[in-house]
Amino acid sequence: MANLNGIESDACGAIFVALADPTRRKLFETLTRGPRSVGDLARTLPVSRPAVSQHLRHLSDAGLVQSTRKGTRNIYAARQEGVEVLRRYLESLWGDVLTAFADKIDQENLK
Amino acid sequence: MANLNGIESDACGAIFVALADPTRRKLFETLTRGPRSVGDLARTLPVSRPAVSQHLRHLSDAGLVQSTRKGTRNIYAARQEGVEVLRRYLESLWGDVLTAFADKIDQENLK
DNA sequence: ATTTTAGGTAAGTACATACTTACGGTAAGT
DNA sequence: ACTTACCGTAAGTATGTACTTACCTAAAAT
Repeated sequence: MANLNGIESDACGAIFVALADPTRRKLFETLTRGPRSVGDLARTLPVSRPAVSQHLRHLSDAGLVQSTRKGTRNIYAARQEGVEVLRRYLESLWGDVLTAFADKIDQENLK
Repeated sequence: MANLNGIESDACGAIFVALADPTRRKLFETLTRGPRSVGDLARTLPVSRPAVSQHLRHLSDAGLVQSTRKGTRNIYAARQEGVEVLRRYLESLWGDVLTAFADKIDQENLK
């Protein structure tokens, strides 16, 4: 108990998948420092622009970024909510790890 | 600035990859609630025991779990440090997102 | 109006990976 | 000693995925 897994686990599954790829993680880290256009992002990476578009789509589906058209350019920005979802999930795990660790200590002391 | 990325990013890359797989995430969530043997873990999942062994190896390589032999059984347990590494990484990102958001607000106000 | 600029999508390919069964190896039970 | 329980590894396979080039649309510039 003291854990509501299964609810957010699926929600942040897409987030873990998104951040598992090094290129996408680099993209997201760049976007956390401020909004950028697709072309700007592509120039900072050793992959083609279409590849960046595909990665950004994954990040967008995971709820980590959002985009707004500005003329011919598409400006992407990091969403705060995405990181918070992951943080909440980690905190629930962290609590469980601590209680499990306490139980382990107790178990050791009984021996 | 106010960010030391690139150092922990690679370190938690393996963690993201490990938790990106739903089976491994389920395994880790189970282990956060207490230590289990490989066989016990396998019985709670719709995959074979060797598959569980391979997943546990990935989790172990990522620093998320550790194992200790107990007779013929291998007991796996979640490591606290693994979750903390990820939490620190997220906090650094979270800080950047907030400052970036503040900059965006300022930028909007100037228009 | 035509030409750039910016970017998403389609199709194809090479590689990664999650699974299976088969096997080997160690410790406990009889 | 021999069987049984428990588990890791090897080999093979099938699907997933990250990349490329080619193509198409939409808005700005000339």
